[in-house]
Amino acid sequence: MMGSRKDEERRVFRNDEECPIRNVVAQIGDKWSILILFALVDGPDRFNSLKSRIEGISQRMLTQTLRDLERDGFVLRTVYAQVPVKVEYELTELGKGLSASVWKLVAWADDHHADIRKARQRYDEKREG
Amino acid sequence: MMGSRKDEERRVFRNDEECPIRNVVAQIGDKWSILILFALVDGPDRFNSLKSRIEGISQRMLTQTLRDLERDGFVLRTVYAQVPVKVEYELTELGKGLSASVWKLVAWADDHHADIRKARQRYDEKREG
DNA sequence: TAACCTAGTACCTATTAGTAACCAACACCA
DNA sequence: TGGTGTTGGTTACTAATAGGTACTAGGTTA
Repeated sequence: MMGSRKDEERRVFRNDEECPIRNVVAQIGDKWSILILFALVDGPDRFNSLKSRIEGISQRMLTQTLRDLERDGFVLRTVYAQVPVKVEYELTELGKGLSASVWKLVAWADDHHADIRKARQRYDEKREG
Repeated sequence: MMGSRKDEERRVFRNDEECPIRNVVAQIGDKWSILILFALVDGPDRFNSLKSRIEGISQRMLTQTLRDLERDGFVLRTVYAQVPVKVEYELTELGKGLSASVWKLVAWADDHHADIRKARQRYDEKREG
């Protein structure tokens, strides 16, 4: 006989570049990308302002993550030839779309934060006891 | 005078455990969590079946990520006292909610995959040329 | 007893992120 | 005219952590 119906319903997640899930995780699954995107939802902002608004981020990681977001087309970088030089970052249309989409996820997570904490507590207590 | 209105509109993202954004990134921003969640959307599944459906995952990471998902209350682990022992993993209601929420993000990313690739190409060409 | 399930772990390496120093252009100040 | 500050970085080194390889361990089947 062939495999049961249940087996056939199960998807296989291939290990290639076309997998949309692996792509989205690779692009924004790092520690800082989403925070930067959300900071820019409030409007264009400069490097050092972002640095102070996103607590704990180092200069190195801010530079690097902004570059990656720019490369993927989520963020636009504009240099103003003033003294001292001003560099402004803002969301592109693509970046706005991504932010809106991620926002729903964060909103869900925020709504269910208490449940997650409760689950953790239960799990940890079971392991200790 | 006080800071301009624009400054006041800008959120600050604090570096604490209460930040919902940092929480969601920490919980499912790793390489495998989302893939496992989506695999379980198709219904309960066993360890080795998951292992073969999620291409490229190692035994170690599957064990570890399932543990974390169980701890957070997204996945329920059930041991069947058979021989050989069977262990089934399935989504909890919380896990189903999270999966649905993440799914919208992945769908968006899939829709805009081409735009992102184009942006990357432009960026890389500009840097080379 | 070999071969093959099951789930899980010990160990080590590869990647990622953080720290801190430095670059560069110019202003301001004494 | 040289020190200090402000802008937005880069580079080199180090710490943390994520992830892969190879193994353990119990049991079935041939």
